Amino acid sequence: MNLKQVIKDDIYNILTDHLNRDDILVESPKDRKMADYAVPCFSLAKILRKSPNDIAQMIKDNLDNELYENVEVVNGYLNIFINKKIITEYIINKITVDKSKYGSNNFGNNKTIVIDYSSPNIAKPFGVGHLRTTVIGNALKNICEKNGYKVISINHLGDWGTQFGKLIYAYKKWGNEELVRQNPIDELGKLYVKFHKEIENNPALEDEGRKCFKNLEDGDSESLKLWDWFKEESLKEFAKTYDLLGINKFDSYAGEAFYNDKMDSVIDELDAKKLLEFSDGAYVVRLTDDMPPALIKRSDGATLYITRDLAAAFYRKKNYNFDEALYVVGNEQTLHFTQLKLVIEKMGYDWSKDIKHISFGMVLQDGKKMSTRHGKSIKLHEVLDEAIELANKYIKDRSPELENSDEVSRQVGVGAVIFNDLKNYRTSDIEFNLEEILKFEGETGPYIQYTNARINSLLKHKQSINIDYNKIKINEFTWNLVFKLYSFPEIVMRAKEKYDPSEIATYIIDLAQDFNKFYANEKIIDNDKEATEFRLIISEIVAIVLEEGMRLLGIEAPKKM
RNA sequence: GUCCUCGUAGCUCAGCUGGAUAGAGCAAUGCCCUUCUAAGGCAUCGGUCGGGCGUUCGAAUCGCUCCGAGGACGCCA
Repeated sequence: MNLKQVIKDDIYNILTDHLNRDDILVESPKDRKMADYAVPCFSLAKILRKSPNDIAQMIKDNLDNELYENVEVVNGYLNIFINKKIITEYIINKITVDKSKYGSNNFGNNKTIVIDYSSPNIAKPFGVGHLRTTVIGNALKNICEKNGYKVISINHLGDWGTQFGKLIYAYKKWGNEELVRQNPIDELGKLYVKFHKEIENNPALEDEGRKCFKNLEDGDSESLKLWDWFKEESLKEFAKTYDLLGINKFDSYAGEAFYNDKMDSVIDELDAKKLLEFSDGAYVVRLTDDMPPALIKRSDGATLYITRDLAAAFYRKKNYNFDEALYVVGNEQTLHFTQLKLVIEKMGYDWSKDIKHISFGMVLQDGKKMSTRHGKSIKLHEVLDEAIELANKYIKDRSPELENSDEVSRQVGVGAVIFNDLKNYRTSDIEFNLEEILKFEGETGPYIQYTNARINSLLKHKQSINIDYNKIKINEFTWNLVFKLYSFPEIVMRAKEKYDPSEIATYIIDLAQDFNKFYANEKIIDNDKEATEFRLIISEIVAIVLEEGMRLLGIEAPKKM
């Protein structure tokens, strides 16, 4: 049931003359006290050559549908109040039957979407900068599945490239095997930073790094051995972080190195299609006039980022036959993905349009980009540890009798960090603010979890009593909840269309706020058994949607906290 | 310099395809646990929606322009 559509159809049937269905706007007013739905009649006034008020009045006089409880004409608007009883009964039945499936749709028709996200760099600490791609990608995976798509999650590990030349060089020159064995990621991170510090005095090092990478790419066994070792240690470390975050296993961990033997065919094809051009010793593909060319091969013959991404795109198209390929990567790489699409388009493949760069703003520190090169990035596990510790403090303080307090602390602390990152998904940058992340009040993950836990403790009182809806009074607080729950499926669709988890995040915050108002203003459990049962059912379906919303975002929902 | 993104309350941000007095959270101040989890609720304070011009019955939203912030711009990823 789509109420907006029903309203549109009803009005269309009244105003058949000279009108397109799309001329009729049905919107949600800002203030729900004005109406549940509002139809502005200003644009209709022009078409029908009557005043907006007259049109609204005319519609009102002819509307006849039990779904409308009341219709008002105000300032050129037609304000419609929906029949509370019908919708309440409908939504209760719907959600109690569908449970967590509520809001799912089959829009995707089982088509395949591959999502490339997280993709941390080997031998570098998992920094807070990588949190965004990880949690946004994870949420998008869930959201796409909820919309009926088949999703392939790919962790495109940053395990190849000049950075490894630099690292191998630095390790050979300053590295200490014992230290690296004890504390691999930190030590390697230090070496990487040291390398970039030394470059300032000795720019020739840049070339040494490149040389080492070329060596690696040519199969030098000592370099490969080091690379293997670095990679193995890194993966162990990453696994810990993913576990902590509660991120499921990826369908593929094919990183950049995986495409080593798959680049030649792409380069050959570019050549055969006369797209490859020799320029300053390097091979490039010229794109548009106002864009730098795509560098396919360096003058020393080594490959580049886009070469590997091209090979990856072809591999994925061939193996997964995707309908869409999403890349959840920061917006500073916009040019790279524009080039990637253009090269594929120039090669004559129309599926280049299915490649979508899902960009997001950077995490800034003091208004500037964080840089692993200068050792400025903040480690993710440190932030998570602090959040978990704080959650633990809350629990010790307020629910000292809680049994699995360690597990709940983890869920709440991590939930706070994830929600903080997802609530404001915009392409603009965000300033890293630990204080903000460690706030568990207001529009936060713990607020939603707390609301949910509260409902779960209420539900102990639930019995199985049949409700006669004719006897139930539906007040403002209840109706707000029901109407909000009604809109969840629409939100799920919009989150997919916009590739935007924050649609879900802001929705469940609103829902939790509405519930807390309901909770504060009504005694849920009282002597009237039937009314009590009704309020408990409302609470229960709110919890179902809250939990499902949290699941979509990758946030766990403890039953007690 | 060229291109991209952005500029809404002291801070962090919502604001759907232009629509009715611009909304939350945090911070500040004052209330509410002899009622179900106070990680909660209520109230007050707080805005010339960066400036200007234009399109429109109507602009935070669209267009132009200026100012400001950040990013990208051939051998990093």
